[in-house]
Amino acid sequence: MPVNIRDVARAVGVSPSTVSRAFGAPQLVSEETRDAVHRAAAELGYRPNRAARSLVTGRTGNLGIIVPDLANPFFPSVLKGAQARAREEDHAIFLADSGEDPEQEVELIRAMAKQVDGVVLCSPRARTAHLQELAQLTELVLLNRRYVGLAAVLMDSAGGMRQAVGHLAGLGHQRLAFLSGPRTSWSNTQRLRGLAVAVREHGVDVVDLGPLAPTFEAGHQAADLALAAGVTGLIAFNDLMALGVITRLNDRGVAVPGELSVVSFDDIPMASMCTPSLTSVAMPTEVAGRAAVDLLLHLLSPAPNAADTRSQRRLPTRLVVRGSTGPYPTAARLSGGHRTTESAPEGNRA
Amino acid sequence: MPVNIRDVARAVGVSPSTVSRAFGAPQLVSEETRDAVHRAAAELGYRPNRAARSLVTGRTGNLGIIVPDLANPFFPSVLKGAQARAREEDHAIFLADSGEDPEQEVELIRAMAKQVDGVVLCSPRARTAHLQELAQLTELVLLNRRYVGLAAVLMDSAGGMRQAVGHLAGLGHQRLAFLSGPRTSWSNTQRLRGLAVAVREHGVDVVDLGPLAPTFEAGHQAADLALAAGVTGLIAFNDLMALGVITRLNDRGVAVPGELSVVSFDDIPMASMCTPSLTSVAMPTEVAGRAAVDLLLHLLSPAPNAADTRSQRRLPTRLVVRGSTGPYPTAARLSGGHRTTESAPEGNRA
DNA sequence: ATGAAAGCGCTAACAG
DNA sequence: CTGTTAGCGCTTTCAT
Repeated sequence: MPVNIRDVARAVGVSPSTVSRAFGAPQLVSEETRDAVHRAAAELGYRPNRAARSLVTGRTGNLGIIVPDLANPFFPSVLKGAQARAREEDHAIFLADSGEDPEQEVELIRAMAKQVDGVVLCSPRARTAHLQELAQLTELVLLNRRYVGLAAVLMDSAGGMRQAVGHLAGLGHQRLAFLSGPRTSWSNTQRLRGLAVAVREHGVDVVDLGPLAPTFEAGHQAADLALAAGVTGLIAFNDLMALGVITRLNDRGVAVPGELSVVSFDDIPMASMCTPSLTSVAMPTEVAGRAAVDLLLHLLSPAPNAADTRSQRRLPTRLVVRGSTGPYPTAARLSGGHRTTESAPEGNRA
Repeated sequence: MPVNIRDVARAVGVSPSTVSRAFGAPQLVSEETRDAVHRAAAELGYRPNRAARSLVTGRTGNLGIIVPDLANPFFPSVLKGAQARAREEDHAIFLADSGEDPEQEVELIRAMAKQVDGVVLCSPRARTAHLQELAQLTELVLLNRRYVGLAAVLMDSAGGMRQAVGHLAGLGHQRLAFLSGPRTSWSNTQRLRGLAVAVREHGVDVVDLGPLAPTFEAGHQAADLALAAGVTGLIAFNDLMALGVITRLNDRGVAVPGELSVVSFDDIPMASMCTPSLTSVAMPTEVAGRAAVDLLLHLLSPAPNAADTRSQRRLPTRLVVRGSTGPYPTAARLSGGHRTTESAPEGNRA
């Protein structure tokens, strides 16, 4: 049942080389033999064995992608883009979940290095020394982290942060809280960087309530801190945290938006479904996935036009404002921590 | 830099065969040479080339997994489980997204067949004839679909449906709506089957408002249909639809639960974050992923204890009831379609 | 316990 | 344009 190149060669009455060429370099074969080969191959259900091919060509046609946690909706989205782009170029994807463990990241890449042409490493938690080592093993593209000399696809968190602060400031908020994420996260650092700039630009006050885990639960707890801090605007590290915050605020009867305006990062689809009025800084996750694979493929190819092969790509983010943005900041009276006049989700009709 | 088996052999002063055995069949090598080999291998950073190995052994150590759509939160969760189990057994995962396209499912499996030992096909959309053909190409395990003669991991949707109906009936609801999913979905068929049984068991009325796409938008639209149908309880094909329904109902000022009770399927984490009171039938997605890989590995192994190798595994579902289940059915007054006395998320004070 | 030889399926010179 | 030869890195008889 397993049909190989010789079976096809025999069927057509040519040598294996010819069959090989008919697939890999059609222009080197006369049209009629080529057709005959293809026909016979289709007949027999023959497909070149890529593992065998890789043995001699040194190229596998596979790409690896490593994510810290598939349960974080951010990554499946990146994955979707990466996978799509890879398929367009007829490459397969090796997937691994590092479970947020830096050691695993290293081990996983070591393990798959021989089976892939390159790896996209998403939001790496590994230490820089390791990153460098890994880059020796295989072509490497970082997603969501920058490191000198390594190719990377970045999203403009800092810019997004400035938009977020600008938006809140424009609404009249003077006192904001930021719920920062994991300290080891590069993108968190970027958000903080943007925050520092924005604070100067807009002359607002900001208190950092983090670092916190990028989870619903952490947001839930942080809501109380924010209330106690007496802020009127809040920016969360990601949607999950924002959802936690909003849920908690609802429970405490605090109107959102109204008494407190919340802006988050990522803008994963489910988040806006849950909270249709959620304003957030959209991260182009799927595009980033595509871009990362694209970059990887560029690095692997002979690179004809070497000029445009910049090995770093920075993607823009954009603020998505949904629903009503709430009345205006009503500061002070908050810290009591009880509900006020509910500003119901929508107006009424009929 | 690429170090192969001969480099190690040379370094230790033995033949390649010995090195090979030191890794693949340690008991055939004297303890001292084995250690020497391992030490040298570690030193040089040698790792057996699995592609080369597969060429001669016929086993790749890779598994494939195909999902219809990574953007559907159901699948990353399955993936997470599958990936984890595969790694435990030192296998790598090939991932592909078929984009809900049956043709792609077939093509993707054909393409990866040679590079994997087996494939987990999630919620296949392909026609049965194709499934059979695919099973010839590689060891195949179906997830969320049953087909004679093929190994499968199933989740008890029918049982879940009976629990859901039982729950609503217990609350006093007599008239229910089901928002059914894609007609080609096996699990939707199962839900319908369970529904038929439950209707008899509990003597309730049910109207099927589907088939609908398993999306937020479809649920959003279906909410109006449900209201028009004058039901007091509603069961959605999945969480996404339920969220759509609830959002729409909120917009129309219909209290949930209260005027309308909603139960959904899947119970993906984000859904309950969004709507903390959501009651739903939890699908053991991650467990299913593990189980599928497990089954695959069983089928591939020499199978010492052939007795327990049942090639079909059916996983239980369970109803997760959250928050208050609402007062009691208040039927009739609904169909007007405007808001009623708002039962705001919470009471008020101050 | 170890080595020599053959070959997995394929491609890449090198002839012709 | 096509066939012949060699060998990618590894495992596996078959000897020893």
